[in-house]
Amino acid sequence: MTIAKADFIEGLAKGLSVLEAFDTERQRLNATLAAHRTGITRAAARRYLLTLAELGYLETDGSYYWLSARVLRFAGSYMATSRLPRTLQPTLNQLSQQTHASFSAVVLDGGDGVIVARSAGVAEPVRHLAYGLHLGARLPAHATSTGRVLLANLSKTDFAQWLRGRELARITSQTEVGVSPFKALIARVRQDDYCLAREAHELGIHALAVPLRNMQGKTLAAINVVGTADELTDATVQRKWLPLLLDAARALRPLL
Amino acid sequence: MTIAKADFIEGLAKGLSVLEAFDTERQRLNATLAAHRTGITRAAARRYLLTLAELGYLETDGSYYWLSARVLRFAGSYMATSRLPRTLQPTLNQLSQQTHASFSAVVLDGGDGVIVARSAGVAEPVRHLAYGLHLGARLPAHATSTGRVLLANLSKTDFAQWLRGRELARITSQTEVGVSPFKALIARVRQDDYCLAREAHELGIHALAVPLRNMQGKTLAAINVVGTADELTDATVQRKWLPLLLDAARALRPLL
DNA sequence: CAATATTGTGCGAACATCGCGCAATTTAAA
DNA sequence: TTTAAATTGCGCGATGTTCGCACAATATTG
Repeated sequence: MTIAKADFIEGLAKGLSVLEAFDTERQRLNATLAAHRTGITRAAARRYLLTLAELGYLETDGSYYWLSARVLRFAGSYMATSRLPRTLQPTLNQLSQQTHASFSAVVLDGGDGVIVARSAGVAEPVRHLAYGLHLGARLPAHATSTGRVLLANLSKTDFAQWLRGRELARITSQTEVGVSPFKALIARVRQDDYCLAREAHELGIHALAVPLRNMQGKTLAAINVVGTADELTDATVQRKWLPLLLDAARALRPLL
Repeated sequence: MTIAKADFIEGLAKGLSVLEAFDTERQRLNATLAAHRTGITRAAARRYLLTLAELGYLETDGSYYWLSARVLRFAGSYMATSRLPRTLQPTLNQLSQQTHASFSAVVLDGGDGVIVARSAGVAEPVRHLAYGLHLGARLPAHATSTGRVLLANLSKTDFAQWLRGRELARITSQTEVGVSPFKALIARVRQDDYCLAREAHELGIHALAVPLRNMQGKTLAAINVVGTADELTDATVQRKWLPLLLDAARALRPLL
């Protein structure tokens, strides 16, 4: 996994870390802030910011910098070329249409889940339900239904590796942050082959996820439905939502 | 606009050009192909590909490389932090819900329009209408309703600059590719303050766009509705779609 | 209006990146 | 299968880019 030192382009790694420094929390950065967040010197941060602005990835007023729409180019190429989102999007749209709820498809990237496809239910624009669940959004894996399903489908060693020295951040009062209970929770998900997360990521919001596997049995992603606690009761989960998701997963299987 | 040579990080520019080489046409690249597409040497391309893979932006089988979901990170940050898409998304959802049609919000980036927000109508998943209109998709400005509206709202000098030495590619048989007729077309859009593009981007598909301006009168984006020629007839455009878009634009104005 | 903190940037030193060129591997032809 | 040709993998010394210090310019505070 590690490559020869001579083959690693430092400038690219630093530049991308500067670009990644613009996240949900810090949307506007100057050289000092960027240096602080990336661990490079202020002089260097300035050069990287200037370069990124020159290339069109950042906009600037001269001292502060922020992301420009140009960064969507990568997402656009990914969405156009990657089979996974292209395959899943029609199914998600259909589910939304049919139920008026919101569905997401998520893959694991590092410690986070990443939304690679999504469809919004009709209720969504009105109440600001589950805010920030847009394409490319990164969600803490341990506190989401999809993340837990994906973790449960890692090999035991990969899961142990994932857990090693990781802090299970408390997102809401209901987030499981203890290592032992969390292990038990994942074991349960592995057994059930689905996960109902109750207010783990947002209070008042439940989510139900199932894995998406290909014909070789490899788990490629997870899909979930998000709704208020009222919408996702134990009864409706068993009667309605779980069969719906499992049917969708089964129908998608030969396409993955 | 140009920065000091010493402040420009060559390695970052080359690395990003390698990452941009993965587009809709070429989804899988090896060192030789990447070198060819970016104009750098094969040895260099190999180093950049290895670095990008090491950083997680690319996946590889050892010789070929392709984009990983990691690249959605930038789009996720942009979507979370940029006011424009956050402001427009609820309105687009509402329009879709109300009319069952598909709406997009587009900004100009270089020569292309970039979709920064979008809502799919119910019909979309079934017929593969206007394929590839996803978030971050880049569309040739001269061949789309939104692109033309944005071009018409540039200053005369900026528009002249945009046009200088540019080839107006023929996308469909209906795309206007002559410079003089195109100038006239943009002048007309400037006068009308909307644009109905008839099959300019896809045969059988029309699109109607209006500009989104803030209180200072600056055009920040364009929104459009996309549909079959049957759905967007001259009559329904005038009676239904144009008033709908203009109302939405007016309502959004104080929020931009 | 000092005094202090913060930010902008030139410069020589240091080291990361360059691409040539050969070896290894794959593909094609005989 | 063997040989030849084409393509790909990658080490190495030369070259040019990036480094961050340190000072100047500007902003902030008492």
